[in-house]
Parts: sequence; C-alpha cells; structure tokens
Amino acid sequence: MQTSQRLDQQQATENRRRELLEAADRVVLRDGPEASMNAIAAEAGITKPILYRHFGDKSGLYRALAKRHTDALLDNLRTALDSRSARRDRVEATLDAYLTAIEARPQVYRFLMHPTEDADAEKGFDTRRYSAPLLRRLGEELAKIIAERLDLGPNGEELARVWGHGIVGMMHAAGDWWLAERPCERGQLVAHLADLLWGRLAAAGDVPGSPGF
Amino acid sequence: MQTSQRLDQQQATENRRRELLEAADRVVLRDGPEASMNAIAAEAGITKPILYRHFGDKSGLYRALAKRHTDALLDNLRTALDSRSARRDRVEATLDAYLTAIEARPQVYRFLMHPTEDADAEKGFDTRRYSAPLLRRLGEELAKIIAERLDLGPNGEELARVWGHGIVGMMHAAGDWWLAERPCERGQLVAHLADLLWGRLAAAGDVPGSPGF
DNA sequence: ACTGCGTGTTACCGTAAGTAACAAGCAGGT
DNA sequence: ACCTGCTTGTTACTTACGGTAACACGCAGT
Repeated sequence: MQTSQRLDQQQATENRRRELLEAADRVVLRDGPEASMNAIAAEAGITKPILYRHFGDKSGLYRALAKRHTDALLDNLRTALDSRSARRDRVEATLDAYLTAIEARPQVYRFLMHPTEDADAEKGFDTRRYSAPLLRRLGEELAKIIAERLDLGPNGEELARVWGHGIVGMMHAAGDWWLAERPCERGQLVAHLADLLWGRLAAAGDVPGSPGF
Repeated sequence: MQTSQRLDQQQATENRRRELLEAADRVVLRDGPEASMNAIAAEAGITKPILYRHFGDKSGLYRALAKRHTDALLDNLRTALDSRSARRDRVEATLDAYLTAIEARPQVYRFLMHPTEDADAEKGFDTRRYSAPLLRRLGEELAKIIAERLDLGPNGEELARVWGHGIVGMMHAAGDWWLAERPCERGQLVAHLADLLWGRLAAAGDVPGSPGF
C-alpha cells in the first residue's frame, strides 16, 4: 500500500535532512558562517546539488540551521525565566543563561547573530529581511512572556513588545561586547545589566560640576 | 618648490577620495550594502582598480563610508544629550534623535548596522572583528559620557561601559524592530523605552494567577 | 630628455552560488 | 519481463564578484 510507503519516504527524507544539517553544523562550527556550500556538501559526503534540492538555497540551509539552535537556546531561556523565585533573580538567571550559552559556543552565536544576508532584495529594500532572525524571535518571545505575566495597564501589549525587543537588544549588544573584550566576570555583567533594568540609571546622582545626565 | 606641491597633491587625492565616497554613498543608498565594487566604480565613472588603490579593499571602502555617517549621527546624538533639561528629557531626546535618523534614511542605517563581514578571519575567529562597528562605537561613546557625568560609586567605570553598550543595544534592537513593523508612533516608542530604563519593569505588578515575572 | 607619480585602462585569476543534464537504483503496475 | 516514476547522486557549466597584474597616459620637477 502506498500511504505508509509515503510516510516511510517522508521520514526517510527528513532523516536525511537531519543528517545534512548535522554535517552543516560541524562545518559552520569549524569554519564559521562563511563556510561554502561545497565544504558543507563535502563534509556530508555528497555534492552541492543535493543540498540545493533539500534547502533551496544557502539562506534556506542557514535558516534551518539557525532554527535548531534558536529552539535550543529558547528552551534554556524559558526554563531560566520559569524558575520559582523573585523577579530580579529570574531576570538575572535568564541573562546568565544567555551569556553562558554564547560564551560556551561563540561560533554558533556568531552564526546566529551575524548571518549572511539573504540579499534577494526582491523589491527595493525590505528592512525586515535584513535583521538577525534570532534577535527578532527572542524579542517576540520575551514580549509574549512579559505581556502575559505583567500587569502593565492599558497599552500593555505594545509596551511589552517594545520592552521585549529592547531587553533582548540590550542583552545582545552587551554580550557581544563582553565576549570580545572580557572586561569582567559574567556575574558582574549580569548584575550590572539587572541594575540598569532596575532603574539605577534614573536614580544615580550627577557628578558635581558636570553638565548633567 | 615641492612642499606646497606635496600639499596640493595630498589635497587633490583627498578630494578625489571624497568624490569616490560620495559616489559609493549614492550606490549604497540605491542598491543597499550588497552593492558591488563594479557598480560603485561605474557610478564614479571609473573602474575597479582605482577604488582598490584608494581604499585597499572593500571593507576599507565600507569602513570609510561608515565613518562619515557614524560621525554625523554621533554629532546629532551628542547635541541631544547635551540639551539643558532634566535627565529623562535628555534621554528621550537622544532616543528620538536616533530613531529619527534611522527613520529618515533606513538604507544608510541598514548599511551601518549590518555590514558585510571582513572575513579575513586571520586566526581562528576573532569575535571582535565580527560586530557592527557603529554599535560598538556608539556604546563606547555613551559609556564615556555616562562615566563622566554620573556618580556611580566604585566600579563606576565598568558599570558605565556595560550600560553604554546595553542601552545602545536596546535602542538598536527596538529601533530595528520598530522600523520593520511600525507598531506605534515614534514618540510612543521613545516613551516606552525611557520607561524601561526608568525601572518600570521592576515596579510593575504581576498578573494575578500567572507564574510571576 | 628622463624620472617619478598619480590616474586610468583591459584582461585576467580564484572562488563561490546556483543550475542544467544526465545516470543509477528501486518501488509498483501492466 | 518491461516500462514508469521518483529519489539520489553525479559532472560540468554559467554567472558574478572580489581582487590583482600589467600596461598606458599625463604632467609636475630636475
């Protein structure tokens, strides 16, 4: 009968796809995001056209690859956010989880955050096409959580989305810089960022004689 | 005499360089950051090798181009930060200046924020090579201002740097998302972000029955 | 006249993305 | 047995881009 046949086939190609993604992963981890399709195909023991059949084009492959890692990272962050403790502790745990992840595997992180652009550019320039997909997704995800757990009054939906993207951006930029310069311990960075979110910027005093801030 | 000669010549090549940069600017504004060296050369009415003589390689040209725009943007932000008013007003003015800039010229913004990577990758992967130069520079600049104007106690230097990069990242990510989705007016976005920096996240109440945040 | 230097060219190389076009294995139906 | 259709795989190609070599012109100053 052909229906279970079809299912077998479907599963087979999905397995194949998974294998290819794992090979691509190895190459990207080794060579960075600029890995060529040829190199990836070679690692998988095959040649280019098969990759193209499975993933359409390079950005397709990279999207699939990014999804895997993003899903994994999001899981980590969610469990950190769901720990049963005070809000500040949860926020710090989440920041820490993110920083731990990018510290442990900077190549993956670089790949996710600075992807090679699609560059099809269909019509003029579509701004939404040109942003790091991980950033956006994290932002939306955080926005959802904020919106459903915090009482932000009217306009809360909008506020939550702005905050979601803003916080994720803060975390990303600070993490990026920290990873490059290593100016302090991870725990320090987490504390500093939490302080910022907790309004210490607004509360700080001016330096006497300065034009003020 | 050769000394004034030398000066004339030097100025001449600098003028030429400026012309080339302006041509490159036009192309990048038209075609986006993926503009080819050929296209830029054509726009300037010349051919590739001259570009390479002036700028070394593509990333050299792009660095020069980015510097112009970054300088201009930084000027705007600085004057916004220097306005004589309450801290919150100044912060909002700065956010607004940034958002106005990226709104007015999204192509420039895209070029600055999502640059094509250097990818020489000398030794393994040097993380600091792979980040948007504008973000870093803005972060450092803001850190300097924060450090010199706010009294942050011991560790203030480090705190200021973390905050500088964090705030810039927040502004960037939120702006990026806002530019793509246009979920609200600019003024709204500014207010929301300022609220976040002013600690409203910490102060908000839990939704009753939620796992908390 | 010769030298030096900056401007400009054409023609080329290497590499990478992406695409035919074709070959082989393996179901199932007749 | 034979054909059909589908998936997997190949080789060989095109196109485009970054970058470079080699050469030619113009134009100061000695």
